[in-house]
Amino acid sequence: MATIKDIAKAAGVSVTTVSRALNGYHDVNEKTRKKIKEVADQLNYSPNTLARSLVMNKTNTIGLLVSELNRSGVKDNFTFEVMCGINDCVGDLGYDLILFNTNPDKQKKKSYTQLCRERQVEGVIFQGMKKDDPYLKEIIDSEIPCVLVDIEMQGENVGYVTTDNEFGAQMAVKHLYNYGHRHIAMVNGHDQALVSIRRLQGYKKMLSEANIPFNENYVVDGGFSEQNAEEVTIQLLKNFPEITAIFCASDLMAMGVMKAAKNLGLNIPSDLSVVGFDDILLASYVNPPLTTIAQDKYKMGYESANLLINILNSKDSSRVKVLDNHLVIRQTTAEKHC
Amino acid sequence: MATIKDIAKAAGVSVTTVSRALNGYHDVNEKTRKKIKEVADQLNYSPNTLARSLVMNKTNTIGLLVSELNRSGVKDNFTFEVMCGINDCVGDLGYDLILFNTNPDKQKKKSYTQLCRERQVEGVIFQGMKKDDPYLKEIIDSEIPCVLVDIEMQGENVGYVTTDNEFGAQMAVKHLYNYGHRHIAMVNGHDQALVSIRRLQGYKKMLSEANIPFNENYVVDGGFSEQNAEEVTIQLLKNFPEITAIFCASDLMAMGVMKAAKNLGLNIPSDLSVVGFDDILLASYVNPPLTTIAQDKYKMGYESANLLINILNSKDSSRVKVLDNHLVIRQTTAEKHC
DNA sequence: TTGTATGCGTTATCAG
DNA sequence: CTGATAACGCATACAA
Repeated sequence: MATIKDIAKAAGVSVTTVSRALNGYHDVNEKTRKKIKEVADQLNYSPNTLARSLVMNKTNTIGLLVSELNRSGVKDNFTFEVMCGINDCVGDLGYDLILFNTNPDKQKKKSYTQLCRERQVEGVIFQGMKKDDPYLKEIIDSEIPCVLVDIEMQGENVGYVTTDNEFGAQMAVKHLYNYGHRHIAMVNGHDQALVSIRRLQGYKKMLSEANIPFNENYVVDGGFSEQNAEEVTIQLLKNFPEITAIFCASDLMAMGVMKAAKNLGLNIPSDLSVVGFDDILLASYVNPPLTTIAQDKYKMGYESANLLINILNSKDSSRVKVLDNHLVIRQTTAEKHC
Repeated sequence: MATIKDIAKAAGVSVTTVSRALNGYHDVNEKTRKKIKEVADQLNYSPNTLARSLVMNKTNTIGLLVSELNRSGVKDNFTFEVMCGINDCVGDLGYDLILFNTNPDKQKKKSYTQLCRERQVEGVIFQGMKKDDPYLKEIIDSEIPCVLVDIEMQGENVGYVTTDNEFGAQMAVKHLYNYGHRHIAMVNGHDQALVSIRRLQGYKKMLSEANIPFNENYVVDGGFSEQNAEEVTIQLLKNFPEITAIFCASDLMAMGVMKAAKNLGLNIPSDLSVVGFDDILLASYVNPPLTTIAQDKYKMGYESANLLINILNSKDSSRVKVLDNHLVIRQTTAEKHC
């Protein structure tokens, strides 16, 4: 618990000199500095960043706001991979991360701005936010630099990172089309997710390019839940037995679709082809292994942090980063048999 | 960026009164308080926790130190589930979490104590630490309250949370024994992991109870890596074809073992029975679904945080929490055929 | 019930 | 090259 005051006393100099010596200023005598460093070592000194931040008005801290970082969020490792990327990048660039603990209840009591200002974070990264999150509209008005993962919103201090969801969806549908499928359904997430909207656009666009009329009954929402997807798919396939292929807005839901197929006695891929989205770890382990659109989740995290720190340093870079994704063909898709 | 000073000026009172009014002290006139709260609202005031922490010498912050919270750590969701539990508990109890970003390189430059004191955390939770981590020996000497996940170390301010690894291993081996297996091998992690040591003890203990002589050649290390486990298992099974069952110290390694079996043309479970440890998400999705010892990872996190905060409040509770685990029988184990 | 003065640990300004 | 002093935003002992 030694402070620079203690060091000053022990070394027989003023606190000013101690501060400057320890911070590597050049206007301090080398002999004095050496002496001070010795004393500091001896007293096992470590600077108090609270005090430093207070006076410098800079905390070197970034807030991380993750939806569902709780019991319900452990279904897949998407969020975790993003976090790993964020953590690596902020570490590389000398920042620390503070994990904001929040939920709908707490959000009512404390505004976004309050949350951030209390902890004096320099910027914020959002992951897993829904379009109807009450904090969302505050973000753009606030002065606090912010980067959103998978929410397209930008402003002076606000940017986002996402993958090319529309194009990814097109690739998925095209892959099915190339295999001869013409009755292609889609199991989407929900309309509060931006990625769902974009992936639906891609689905429609590809159908249109292929001159297949869009049938709104072929699109159902699975709420990004495996079980939910299973249920709606069973209904879907019962209602429209002509469907031979399904594009899913997430791998988790694709797994629900696979269960539904099993339930109905349909073989994958010979009776039904399935394409997912994300390429979560499970995708290559399910049986049969899932064909999917892979996105680099770690990179999404890394680039989010990178973008935020660029904004902090007001580098006049773009406020948007769209990452590539690509089709990974495994064994849930096959030629349509006649 | 309004401060209590601004409020004081606008409300025509002193900063002391503002401070007390906002903090709910009872020695302030209700009328004054109301006025002050109005002004505070109007100025969109939020308290600066840095300043508060500095003067109160209490940060309400817990440091989280996670090994491999980086690109290499995304293989399974064990760590993530633990983190979710930690996050939920600290949130419930009014703390915030700061994610320490560290690695072997940074550890050389900055000691454990320095890291903690700089950010003035009140306590620390360690997850995924190895026995040879240079920080480990510092922990016990340091004054900083600390809880370790899966490292058995305790002291005045140090506790740990783990599951009953020895007993879990016994259950696993007993299950194999009950199915008639007598040549039971073990694919362990590495000797720098405490859980490996305990699980090996359980393995030996059960063999001993069953009057099966311990054969050290039957135990190999897979380093907690799927690929590594696959390689060592191929060698193991080539050298000792009489082996009919393998107990693995992690599910990930069990999956490596399953690949090895496939590689050697062995059918699971009819030719080789396999039991894992952890019950990660993948366990129920691999083919065939993996029999394993399940541990409640979320709870491990939650209890770790809970224990730490108990220590902070110097509740004279135990410094140790050992959670139960249980056998989940799926389809990788079967009666030994004759 | 309210205000004055002081200090938390640090950096910044400016004079010597 | 060095030191005295103020300031960051807040809480508190003590005086009024």
